[in-house]
Amino acid sequence: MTRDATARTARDVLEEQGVLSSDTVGARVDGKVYDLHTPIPKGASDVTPIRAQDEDALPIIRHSSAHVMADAVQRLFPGTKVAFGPATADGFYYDYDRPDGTFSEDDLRAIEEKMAEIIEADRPFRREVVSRKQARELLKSLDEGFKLEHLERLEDPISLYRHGEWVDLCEGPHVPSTGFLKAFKLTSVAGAYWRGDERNPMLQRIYGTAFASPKALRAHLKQLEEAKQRDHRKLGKELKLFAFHPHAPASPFFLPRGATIYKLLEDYVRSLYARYGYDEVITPQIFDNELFHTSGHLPSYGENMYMAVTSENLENLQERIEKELPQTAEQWADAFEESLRFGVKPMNCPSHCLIYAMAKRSYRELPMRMADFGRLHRFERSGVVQGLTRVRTFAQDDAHIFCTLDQVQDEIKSFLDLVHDAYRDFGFTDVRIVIATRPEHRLGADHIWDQAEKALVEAVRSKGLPYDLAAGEGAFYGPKIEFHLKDAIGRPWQLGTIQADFNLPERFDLTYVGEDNTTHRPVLLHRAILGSIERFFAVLTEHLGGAFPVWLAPEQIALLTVSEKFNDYAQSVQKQLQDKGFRVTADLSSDKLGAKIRQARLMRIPYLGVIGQQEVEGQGLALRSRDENKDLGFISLPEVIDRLARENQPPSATDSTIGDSHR
RNA sequence: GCUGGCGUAGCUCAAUCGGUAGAGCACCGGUUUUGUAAACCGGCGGUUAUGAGUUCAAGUCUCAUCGCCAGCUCCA
Repeated sequence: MTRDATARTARDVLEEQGVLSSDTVGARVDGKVYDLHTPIPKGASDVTPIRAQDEDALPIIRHSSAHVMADAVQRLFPGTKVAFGPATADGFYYDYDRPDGTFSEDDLRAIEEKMAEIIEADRPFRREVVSRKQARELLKSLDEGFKLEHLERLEDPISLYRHGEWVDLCEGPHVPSTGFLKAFKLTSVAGAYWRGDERNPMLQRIYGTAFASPKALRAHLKQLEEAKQRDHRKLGKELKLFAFHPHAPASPFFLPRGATIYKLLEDYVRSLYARYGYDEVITPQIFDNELFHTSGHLPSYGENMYMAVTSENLENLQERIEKELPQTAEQWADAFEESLRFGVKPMNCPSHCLIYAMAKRSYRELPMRMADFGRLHRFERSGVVQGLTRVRTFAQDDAHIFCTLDQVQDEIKSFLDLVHDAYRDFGFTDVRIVIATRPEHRLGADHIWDQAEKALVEAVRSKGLPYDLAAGEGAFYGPKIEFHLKDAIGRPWQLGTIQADFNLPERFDLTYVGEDNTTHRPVLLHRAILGSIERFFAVLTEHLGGAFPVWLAPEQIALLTVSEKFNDYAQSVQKQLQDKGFRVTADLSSDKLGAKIRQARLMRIPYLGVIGQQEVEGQGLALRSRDENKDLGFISLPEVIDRLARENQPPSATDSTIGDSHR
């Protein structure tokens, strides 16, 4: 032990201040988190307690839980080695190398029981600062190879943490003793590569979560349950929005109801395009690979591309091989390249560059905003696909803006307006802007990067918008602005983006003639608002819990007859509403009204129009609102039409505070 | 791709130790004519994902393939 007997601990200070309570798990000392028994710097001035309920306490509780879990695992499964075990955003994990197999659900329950014993024993956590040599010897004696490897990457001081007999190479901090862990649960087990590198051996990772109290843990588990209920894959099936088939893995089928929403999303974006000066184009699906060589996709994105082959291509290849069998890998690659000429586009930018280059361009044409909902295909590895959020075929609300360097800032400002209008229309209000700057490996001269980054930052600043910098996270061809938003249950998503690109204009040798009658290179801005329509569909479905507003609902109103006697009237109302452009269904079955309402509510239809004797006589509907979840009483047909018409448009169409910034 | 789990009727799920594949909903036919979250009766529906194997006997055990789920790696 190197502990300085004269040094004071956070516990000493808090005790003197009279603020040490029994639920104090650590302390914040001049901004840095310490555990109670660790000596703090001599000049420390600001020492405040961290109590179990505080937000700051969670990482401490969780990290300590990870230690207790590792202790339990090594007691139950001798010979198991430990790797990393940190706290995460909503829990903790520890990675293990278990020589005799993997962990099962039953094992998790057994580990939980053993953890409860360790917690019951209330062993204090102790920190020790040791020399590198001491640490090395200890880890060697424990035969902890992963920890030994990690030790060599650590900088001094090296610290160990013990509770009971269990010891771990660890920076801390930890709760005072195991008894402080009041609520934990092991949630799942999964494989994870050592140091997160797929070339390394795979370890067994056990995930868990921990909270200050059983109540908080229950709330968290309930939240997970809620997320499950909103899962777009579940809702997509229940609401008949989309489906998958094994014959087209990771490629969605949009069913009529889902396709209606999909088209409405596109139409909504088109309405923005009209307002913001974009022109839509339609481009081919399959190209001569020459294009993807020019764009650089084949060399740098080829692994994700589908190739398109004709039987003639294959015959040519066969003939060539029969004539002379290639001897080297190079000759094989050559034979393939020459015979298999086509690729399916994974992105729209190359074809937009082709359109740009189809004519001699003047500065008068810029900025040229070219939009495309073209279908893209990207081969994704089997393990990464997920519902609609990661698919192999999708479309983006994609556009490329060709402009001069001077125009970049105005284009970005205008796009910021566009994006915020759009997100507000869908009910996303929590939007965060991240500016990702030049990465280490990049194309283009530094003065161009300076200019581009400055344009992005100034555009965001001039709008008075807060942003975060992600240094080094930009694309290799240019910096980007990312839009991160949170959905109704707080999960973050990155949807829209705008990126400056100096690379493609170069590769395609794009030019325009300037005012000075000389040739210039345009800048290319890649941008998407919703991102992939498929992914946005998923996020929106989960955000709304499947309850699409009138302007997006596949069925806006369902007419429910009280008895079949009123079917004629229902059909006439349906026709009248359809003639006005509304999406209306009529339930003319012999079910009782209660059953029809249940059915329609399960499908999250915004309005139900009940039709009985009174409604026929009064020429109206007994309207029931999904969102108010109540019977609104009799409403005449013209009033119903007014009401639907009012709601049949995005909020920005009626809310004067949206969209003004640009007009 | 890797690790683990899963795959039974259109959907949600049963099927004890390896011993005759079943229910509800949906669908079809009939009865009922209904006033705000499930009327009643009857019927149809299966090569248990696919293909091999073990066994007297396989939904159940083994192997392979495909797909799905969680995580890792990679990404809109």
